[in-house]
Amino acid sequence: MSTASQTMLNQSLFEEQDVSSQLGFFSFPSNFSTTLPFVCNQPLKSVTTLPSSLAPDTQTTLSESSTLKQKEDITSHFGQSQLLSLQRSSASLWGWGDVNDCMSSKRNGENYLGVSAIKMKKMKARRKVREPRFCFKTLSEVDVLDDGYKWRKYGQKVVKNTQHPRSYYRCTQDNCRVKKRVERLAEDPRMVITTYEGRHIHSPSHDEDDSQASSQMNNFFW
DNA sequence: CGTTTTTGACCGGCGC
DNA sequence: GCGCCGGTCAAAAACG
Repeated sequence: MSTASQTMLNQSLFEEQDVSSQLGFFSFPSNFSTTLPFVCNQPLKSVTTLPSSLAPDTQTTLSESSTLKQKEDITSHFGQSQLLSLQRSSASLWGWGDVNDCMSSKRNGENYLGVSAIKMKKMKARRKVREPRFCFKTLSEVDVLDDGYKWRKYGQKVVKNTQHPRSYYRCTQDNCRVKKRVERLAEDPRMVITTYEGRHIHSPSHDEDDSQASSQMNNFFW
């Protein structure tokens, strides 16, 4: 990979990120208390929250310019303890720059044009992109929060030292590779951790019957 | 009968 | 190199 890619990497790691376009429109159950989104497996940069003191119809938008200040505010407001990140997941899996090396090292022989090679190429190509990731935790009875997008479950895994499985979802929209995973916090099973990865290439496709439901929900724009 | 979920297999990265 | 672990695949089952 070239230095241009490295530049991109650095930008994606260290620039403020506007996660509002990724989160879109969220509908939380009326009994949710606090959510605390933060960039996952990256330096803690983009942080915002929904203080429970906000009126239910308040719209909160996370802007690029205000996140650092917000972080300070939130840190002082909620205390540092709640800003612990989920570094325990394997961030190092998503390294850059070694895709071509991997491919060329396997190029000696038959599998360069073989079907398996193509398949491998696909997987590698998918892995090379380090999509923006962020996660947050929510006090919620239900595991999967309604975020306006349609998801298809493609896997479930029991991760070590946890009793609750982690579920893997992919956006059902064609050509949209956004993924999310949902798990319950080991230390507090009442908390749901939702991790998003990637950016939607489309707008949320809410079913058109949400006129009733919104009266029971607290709706937010991120 | 098309779509989604389930679930064991498989794969690659990482630590030892 | 080997085993563990997290993430994904894909066939079968379940669902509506």
